[in-house]
Amino acid sequence: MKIDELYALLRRRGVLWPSAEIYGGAQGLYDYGPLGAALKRRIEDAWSAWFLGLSRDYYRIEPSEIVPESVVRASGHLENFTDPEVVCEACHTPVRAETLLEKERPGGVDGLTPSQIGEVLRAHQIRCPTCGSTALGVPRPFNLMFSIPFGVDGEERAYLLPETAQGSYLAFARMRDVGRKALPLGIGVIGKAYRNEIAPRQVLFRMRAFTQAELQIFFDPNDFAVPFAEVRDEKVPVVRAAERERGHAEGEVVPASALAASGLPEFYVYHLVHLLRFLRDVLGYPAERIRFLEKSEAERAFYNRIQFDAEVFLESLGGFKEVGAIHYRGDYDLTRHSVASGKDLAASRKDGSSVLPHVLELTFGVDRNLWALADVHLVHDGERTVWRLPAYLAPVPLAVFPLIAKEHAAYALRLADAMATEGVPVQYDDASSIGRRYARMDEVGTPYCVTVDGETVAEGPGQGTVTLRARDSRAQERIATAELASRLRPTLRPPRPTDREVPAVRSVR
RNA sequence: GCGGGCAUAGUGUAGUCUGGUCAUCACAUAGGCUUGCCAAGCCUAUAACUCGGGUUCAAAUCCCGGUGCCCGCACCA
Repeated sequence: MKIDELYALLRRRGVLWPSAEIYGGAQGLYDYGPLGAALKRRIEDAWSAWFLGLSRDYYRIEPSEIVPESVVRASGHLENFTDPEVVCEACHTPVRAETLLEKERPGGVDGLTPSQIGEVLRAHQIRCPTCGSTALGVPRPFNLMFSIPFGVDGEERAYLLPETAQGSYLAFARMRDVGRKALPLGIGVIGKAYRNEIAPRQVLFRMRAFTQAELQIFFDPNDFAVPFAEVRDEKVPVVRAAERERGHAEGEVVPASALAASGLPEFYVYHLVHLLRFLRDVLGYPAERIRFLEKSEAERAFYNRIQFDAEVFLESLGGFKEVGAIHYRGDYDLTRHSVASGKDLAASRKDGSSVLPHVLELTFGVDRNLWALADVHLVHDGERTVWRLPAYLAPVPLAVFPLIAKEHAAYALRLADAMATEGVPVQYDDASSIGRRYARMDEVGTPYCVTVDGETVAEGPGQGTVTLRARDSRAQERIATAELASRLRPTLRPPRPTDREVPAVRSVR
C-alpha cells in the first residue's frame, strides 16, 4: 500500500493520528489510539523478551528523559546540536559556521542571526574548506534538542534527551555496583527520545518524539565471549561498505562465520544475527525484505567503530528504511562522562585489574517498526483486508461473537468476560452480520474469532463448544470453551532466544 | 529549511478552469427489520467545503496569508 492509503487506514481504525488534530495537527507528533497503544506495548514486550533474554546479565531500567545541561555537554550533543551550520552548495559538505569564521571573528558567532552570519561569509568571500567554492548556503541554527527552563528561577537549563542511550550511560556506575560486578553488563531501556527535526516526514519515520528500545552492552574489550557456534551458519543479508564504494549496492547473503572471518568481532556478529532473527522470526518480516547496511567511516558517527543499519523494504515508503542498528561505540561514551563528571567508571576484572568498558549498542525504533509491521503484514487479500500480525503482536488477540445477537448474546458476553479473566485480551461484537464482524477483526489483525451459536447455548453455561475461526486461513473448528484459554495462551507469548525452536511466525492455523 | 504539488463527511471522491438550486456518489458508522458462519438485503439516521483575511449583490470556486500533508533536495550528530 502507498503511504497515504496505509496512513488513512490506520487513522480510520484508531491506530494512530496526528497529535493536536483539532488544532490542525503538529508536525512530527502523533497520538496512538487503543489499537496502536496495544500494538506498541506488544512490540515492546516482544523486544524485551527477546533481547533481555539473551543473557541473565541484561537488565531493563527506566531512566529520566530530562537531563541537566552537564549531561548533553559531556555527550557532545550540545556542541553538535546547537551551532549554526552552513552547507556548501557545490559539494554538499556541511560545515559549522564557527569553523569558517574563526579567522574573521575570533570571538565566535554567538549572538549573530543566521542571515547576519551569511552576510559576513559573503563579505569576506569565505570558501568551502573542502572544495574551495564560495557557493555557501544560508546558515541555519542547528538546535535539534528541546531545551527547557529548569529550577525555580528558570536560570538553569535542562534538555529532553535526543537519544535514549545517554540514560543508560548515566546509569552504568550505579548498575555496576548494584548488580553483578562482572562484565558484560547489559542495560536495556525503552524510552522516548526528542529531536526538534527540521523536516518531520513520512509519519512514524521522522518524528519529533519517538520511542527507542535500546540495549547497551558494557563489556571488556579483551574478554567478551559469546556462543558463536549457535549463529555461525545463519545466512545474513548484508551490504558491505567497501562493496558499496566500488559501486556494488545490491548486497549479498553470507554466513555469519564469513562475516566474522572478514574481521568483524564475533560478539558483534552474534548480536547482529540475533537482531536479524528478531526482525525475521519474531516480527515476521520476510527474509528477502531485510538487509544490514554497513556504514562507511565517512557515513557513521565518528565514535562508532562498526555500524550496520538494519533495514526493511517498505512498499509504503518506496525502499529500504532503517528500523534498527547495531553500533560498536568503543569507550567513547564512558570516557566522555568519566572525564566530565570526574567519576571513575571503570569496572573490575576477576584478576583485580580494572577496565573502562566498551559499549555495543543495539537500537530498535519502536514507532518505525510499528509502521513496518503495518506495511509488511497489512495486505489486501482478494475482497478483504487482513493484517497478518503474529498472534503475540495482535492488539486484540481474540474476538467473541454471538451468532444471533438476540439469542446468544448473554452467553457470549459471559464467555468474553471469562476469557478476559483468564488473561486473554478480548473484544465482544454483536453489530451487523457475522461476516462483517470477521472482516472488521481481520483488518485489525485479530488472529482468533469465536462464535457462540445455538449448540453452545444448548450445552449449558460453562459447558458448551464454540467455533474457533482462524484469521489467515478462515478455517473453523469446534472447541470446548473450557479449553479455549489454555489453547490460545501459548501462541500469545512472544518468542525468546532460548526457546528450543522459534515457533513459525505465521503460527495462526 | 529551499523548490514543486495538494487540501470537500470516518474513508475515497464529483463540483473549482467558466463564482449563483437545500454540495455529488459510493463505502463506512449508528438504530430497526431480517439473518444459523465470512463485508447479503430493506428502512431510517449521522456526517464535509483546512483555518484566517480580502474581492463581490453572491465564494467550495477568484486573490493574500497561516496550518497540515505528499514528492525532490538538504538534514538525520
